[in-house]
Amino acid sequence: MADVAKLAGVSHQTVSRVLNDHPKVREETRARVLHAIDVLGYRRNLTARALVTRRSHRLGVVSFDTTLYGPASTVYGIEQATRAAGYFVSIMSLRTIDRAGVNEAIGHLAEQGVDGVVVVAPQRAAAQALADLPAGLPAVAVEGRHGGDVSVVSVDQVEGARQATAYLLGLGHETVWHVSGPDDWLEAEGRREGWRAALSVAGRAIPEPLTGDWTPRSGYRAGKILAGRVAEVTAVFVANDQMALGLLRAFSEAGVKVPEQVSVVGFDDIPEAAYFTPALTTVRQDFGEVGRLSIGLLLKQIEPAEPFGHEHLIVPPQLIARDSTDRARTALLH
Amino acid sequence: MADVAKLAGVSHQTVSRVLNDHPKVREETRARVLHAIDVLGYRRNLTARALVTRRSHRLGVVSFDTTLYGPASTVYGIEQATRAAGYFVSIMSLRTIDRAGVNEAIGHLAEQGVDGVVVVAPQRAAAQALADLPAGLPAVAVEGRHGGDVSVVSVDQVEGARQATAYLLGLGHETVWHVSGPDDWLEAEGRREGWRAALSVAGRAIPEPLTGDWTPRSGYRAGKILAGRVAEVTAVFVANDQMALGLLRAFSEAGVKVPEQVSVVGFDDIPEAAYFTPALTTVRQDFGEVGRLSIGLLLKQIEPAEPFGHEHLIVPPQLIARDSTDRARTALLH
DNA sequence: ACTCGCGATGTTAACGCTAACAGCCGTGCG
DNA sequence: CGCACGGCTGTTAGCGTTAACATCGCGAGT
Repeated sequence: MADVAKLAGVSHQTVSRVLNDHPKVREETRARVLHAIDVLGYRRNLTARALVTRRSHRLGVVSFDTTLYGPASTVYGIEQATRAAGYFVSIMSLRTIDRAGVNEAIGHLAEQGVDGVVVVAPQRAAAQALADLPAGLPAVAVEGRHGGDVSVVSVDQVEGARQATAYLLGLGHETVWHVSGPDDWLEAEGRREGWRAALSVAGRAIPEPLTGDWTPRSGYRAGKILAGRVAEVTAVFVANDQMALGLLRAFSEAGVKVPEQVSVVGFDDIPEAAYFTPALTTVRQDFGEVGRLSIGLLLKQIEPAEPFGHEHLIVPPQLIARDSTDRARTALLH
Repeated sequence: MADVAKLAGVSHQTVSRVLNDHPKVREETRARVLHAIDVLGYRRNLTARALVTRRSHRLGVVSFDTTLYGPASTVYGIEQATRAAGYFVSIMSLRTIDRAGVNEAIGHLAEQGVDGVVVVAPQRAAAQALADLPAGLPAVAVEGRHGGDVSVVSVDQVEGARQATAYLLGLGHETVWHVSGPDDWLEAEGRREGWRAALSVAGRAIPEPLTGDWTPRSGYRAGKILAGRVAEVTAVFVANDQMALGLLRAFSEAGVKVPEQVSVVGFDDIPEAAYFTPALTTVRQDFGEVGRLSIGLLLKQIEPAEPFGHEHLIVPPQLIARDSTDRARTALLH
């Protein structure tokens, strides 16, 4: 910066002013400085800037297994929204989730000087970790649970599951079976809850849900079990598309026709879902919107224009009807 | 830090020494300092540290659409390897790839003070951008092309495609058709090349390849076309699993049996592949290894123990045989 | 003509840390 | 007994930037 100043014949402070678009710089001076910057190929040192301004313009993201479609999409949405706001992203992708691990990750990010963190915290343990944040660190939880003083953005899992279940009932199915995600995932809990609520409201029997771990393999196992009870099972709501894929495969092997004998609904709308055999009816989540909203909430804490309270924003999901759902065989028999 | 020093009754420099595991600190002093740190909940400011040491311990990653399985897995592998080495990761995920965009991203990361960058550069344009790196910035290209003075780590796409094609020929197929990825992707080019080479070596006819864009939709379109020529088509090598899914769907709709009439091989081994109907034979890439190797190469540049040259490391892929491949119908007729 | 105000620029002092050097004390050796 | 040396700690000076205040010149208002 000193070199630029010397070449332009001004003080380093004037160079700084040009760099920061300070209004009170003469047009001609500005041009001279810009020219000098260009000639020398100067790039400012944002580390030094961060030290004095106490703003790194970097946000931290803590996530879990960014190989999975949901987390990957969420992180991508967050990343895009962050850059649109003129910030950068530092990421920590955890291999296992536990309270201590999440806390440690947040601590490292805080040490690194991020201005705030987004915790993509779909598990109960991660959500709890937000209780003991470093003091004064702005934070937003994505898919976390509301409670305490943390802002939260989440897709309305309960509503999505309710829609899926109600849709199946609307097709004439007597009841709907459920393959759930792991117990410690909040999303699994929300989807189970919505499914149960829809059945309750309609006054239908609530079958014992099966539990998987989001993988196709676990869906396959559940499918094997349900295929053996095809007399009573006419509709299944599966908590994500990957498990639904496994279930479709198990059904196909067992000769159970979808949707003729059993209707299946998934959750997520992964890019592959429309090309499953049959094309999967599922519930789409708008991850881009989740990213935008969470960054919006975070920046509101970082750059508070007005006093803010902690909010809980909810993004509505959308049912995408395809070919894996149909009128129940039992309904047709009547 | 001053507060900690005061509480522990030492100078700030001694606190710094404790933090940096300097050997010449008395055990008792160290304990006193650590206690003071604990009491005050002090966290060091890595920004200030970076300013003076000229090392941020942060690496930059430039990638394209981290929603896709390949890039997402690569970035995940890089992230894990980076953390294992005691570094942090700043990420820039580009929505579109062009030389200027990649350069700009690298420039931003350099300004942010990263110690080096990994460019996940599967497109030709991205690979070219590495030609004009900011001077002195350590860099590694993943899936890029060797050339110029940049270290590269890549999966041997040519070999993977060769294996897949040779496997099909070994099953008795007269030739193998190909659904390729987009022209501007180096991976697509490599896979096309390997397929072509395997056919050449065996002295077989080389059909005109179809071109897709990695999406299931484009694979579906290719499948529709190939299903119409089922008399001549008995084996297809598809450049990725998602397109293979679309192709399987098109075949299923057209009543073409896989593998009885046509054998299909994909590429990537996405988690869903084993649960396609039929389970997809495919080529697995070890993304974790790619991540580890690229970080290794990068750190060798950042912390040079000995003079280093730019290397090109190649990770071997692995064919995973499943149920979508079988002896050719034509072979059975003989 | 003299001040006042404001636009444009310069000067100085941090930001929180580490490197480099300085100093002090006790031990061992000539 | 003096001195060198090494272990341990303290002091000082930056790293590259921005904030805050100082300065200077010029046009407007009285």
